[in-house]
Amino acid sequence: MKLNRSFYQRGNVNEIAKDLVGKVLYTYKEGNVTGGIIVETEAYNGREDKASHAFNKRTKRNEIMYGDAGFAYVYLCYGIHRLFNIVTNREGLADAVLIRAIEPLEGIEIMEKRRKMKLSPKLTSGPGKLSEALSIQMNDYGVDLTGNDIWIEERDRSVEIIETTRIGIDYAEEDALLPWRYYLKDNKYVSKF
DNA sequence: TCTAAGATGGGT
DNA sequence: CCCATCTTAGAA
Repeated sequence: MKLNRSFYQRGNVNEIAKDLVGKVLYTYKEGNVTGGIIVETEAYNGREDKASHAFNKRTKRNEIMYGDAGFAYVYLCYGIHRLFNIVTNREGLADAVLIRAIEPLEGIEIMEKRRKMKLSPKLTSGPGKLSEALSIQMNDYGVDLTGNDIWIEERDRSVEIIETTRIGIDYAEEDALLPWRYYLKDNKYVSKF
C-alpha cells in the first residue's frame, strides 16, 4: 500500500521521520524495480533548525521544500553524492526528512550491479550509497512520491526505533545536539553501525 | 565573476 | 586520520 500525500502533509516532521523507519522505499528505473526497508532517517525543520538547508533562506536549490508535501528534494553533496530527502508539512513550511540508509529487499542483483559490489551492509548503509543503489539522480529533484517513479509503501512489522543526534552537521552549533536521527535497533545497514 | 564550504564515503 | 570532487550560494 503506497503512502498517500496526507501522510507527508502532517505538521510534525519528527513524527514523520520516525514513522518512515520500517517502511519500504522503491524506485522504478530503466524497467527495474529496486527497493529496501528504510532503517535510518533524519528530520530537518526549516524554521527552527540551523542544520536545515531552508533555515532562514529561500533559494533555487531549496525551493521545492517550500512547496506541498510528498515530493523529492535531491541535492548534490561534496560534488559527488546525491542525497534523497522527502518534503513534508504544508506549502510555505519547509520541512524535510533525509533518508540515510536502507536494507535491500527487492531487485538486489540490480543494486549490486549499480554499486559494483556484492550484497553486504556497504551496499546501502549511507545516504550517498542508497541513492546509487536505487539509481536516484539529480533529475529526480521534485519527483512526486505518490507517483510511479519513486514511492514508499507500508510494511506491517513492529520495529524498535532509537532516537539520537544527527550526523555531519557540526556547523549547526547547539542544534547539532537535537535527537532528530531515527534508526532501527540492531540493524546492520544503519550508517556508522 | 570568484571563492569557500559541504546533511559523504572510501582508503590508510 | 586524510582527502577527492564540483555544485551552490553568497560575497565582491
